[in-house]
Amino acid sequence: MAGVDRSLVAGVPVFAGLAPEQIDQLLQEAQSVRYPKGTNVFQQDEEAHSFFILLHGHLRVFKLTPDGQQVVVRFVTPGEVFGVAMAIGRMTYPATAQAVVDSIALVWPSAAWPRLVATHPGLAVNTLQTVGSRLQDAHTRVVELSTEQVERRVAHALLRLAQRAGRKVEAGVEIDFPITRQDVAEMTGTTLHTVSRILTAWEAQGLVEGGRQRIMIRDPHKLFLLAEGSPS
Amino acid sequence: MAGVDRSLVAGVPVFAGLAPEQIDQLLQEAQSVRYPKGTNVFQQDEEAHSFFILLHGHLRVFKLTPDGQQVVVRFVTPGEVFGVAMAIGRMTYPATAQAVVDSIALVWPSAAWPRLVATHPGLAVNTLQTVGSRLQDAHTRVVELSTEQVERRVAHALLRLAQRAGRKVEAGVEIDFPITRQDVAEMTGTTLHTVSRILTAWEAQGLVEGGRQRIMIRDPHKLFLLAEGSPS
DNA sequence: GGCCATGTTTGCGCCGGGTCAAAGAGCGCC
DNA sequence: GGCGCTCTTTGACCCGGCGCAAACATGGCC
Repeated sequence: MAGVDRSLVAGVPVFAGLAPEQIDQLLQEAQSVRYPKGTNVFQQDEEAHSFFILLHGHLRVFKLTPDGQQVVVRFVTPGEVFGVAMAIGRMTYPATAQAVVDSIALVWPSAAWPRLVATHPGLAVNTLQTVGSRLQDAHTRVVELSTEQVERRVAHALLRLAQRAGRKVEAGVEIDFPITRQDVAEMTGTTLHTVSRILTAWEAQGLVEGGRQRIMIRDPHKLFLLAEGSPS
Repeated sequence: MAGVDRSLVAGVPVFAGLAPEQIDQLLQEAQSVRYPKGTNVFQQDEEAHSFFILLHGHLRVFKLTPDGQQVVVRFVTPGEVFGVAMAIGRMTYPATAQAVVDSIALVWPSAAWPRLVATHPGLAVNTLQTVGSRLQDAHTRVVELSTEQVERRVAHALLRLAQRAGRKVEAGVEIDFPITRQDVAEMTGTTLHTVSRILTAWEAQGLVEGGRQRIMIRDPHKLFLLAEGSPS
């Protein structure tokens, strides 16, 4: 589709090492689609018709358990590919992706994937690295859930959020999109009550600063020490 | 290296769709190496010099936390690739792989990977699917650790073990390699004490049968119901 | 065949954090 | 500009499962 400029995807890792003409060619097959805040880009168990690159906004990717609990898998930030279910051999999406703010993504039909990787071998190699680093992240979470207490898990989660979606402001680093205590609970395997108690305590120590759907880290270094288990 | 017959890797998914001549060509670059029980195939944080396919035996892959706790990432069974750190863009291994019984693996130098995928594009695609399915597994574990109680996590872990490494015997399905209560604890984020108590209780109900480094599932269906949360 | 190392069982006490309940606070919408 | 929904805070209670401790079983090895 016309109108998608190459500069939009200049720094996207999945396109690393591909020639400009190749990138243009890939972009021609994509559509740019808007997803208003609150809408789902795709839903768990739905047929994996498309794969995506986020251009603008933020997505919350979560799994729903049979008894209705949600577990946040990750947040997608601009420049990331997502919804690559087909590429990893799945017919359906393993989770739901929901826009937490108005978002825009490039959309390719999944059916085009085999042809695209055949034409651009670098694509499979780059995607392999992307999926690989997500595997690392997932294993890190497994280790944390298995061995750390709640407070340290929350600290780790916030530090990771700050790194990937932090905006530097005067007084510290602020998470760049609306995020609830419930979200943090669903990232760390605990309850919103416990998260609230922990954040309140940290706020009293000047470690973080809260607000409705807002978290700002005032002292990243101290939070890091806490995450690594140095006695409070 | 001579002496590695194609029939050894007939059903290995990573080679799916490759022509027999291509497979022969890949095998020529590999060495077959023995790893006696208890030895490490590679170690966490060590430079990722090689990648592997397990031909015979079983490996226990685990991560070591800074405070010395181990978390079992998975068990490798014959036919699986492992140690593909380089392919997913890491210079070092993220975990340790240890032979739980005498094992044999095919070994390629990591340095050969870029050339191999360039020559055999199907390799990257297949590896992507393999890594993708591991990502699924890891996310499943995150969901379980986040939302389920210990007993159900242990049930899920045993069912997965039985599926991937179960040997049918007269009275049920037996895990096909020596596995300790401690191992199960490290797979499920609990302690060996709790695992022991759970297994003892299940044994009293005729669900499983234990022994030193031995677990046999007598009633997979009942165990499945328990794993899915049906009231005991 | 007996010793020793490694793995397993079991009891007891305690506490991190989940559950239940209810009262505030901020924001969007009409 | 006020009403109501959503998000957050805080309290009180309680229990699953972890930590500690000690006895017991099993198989490998000399």
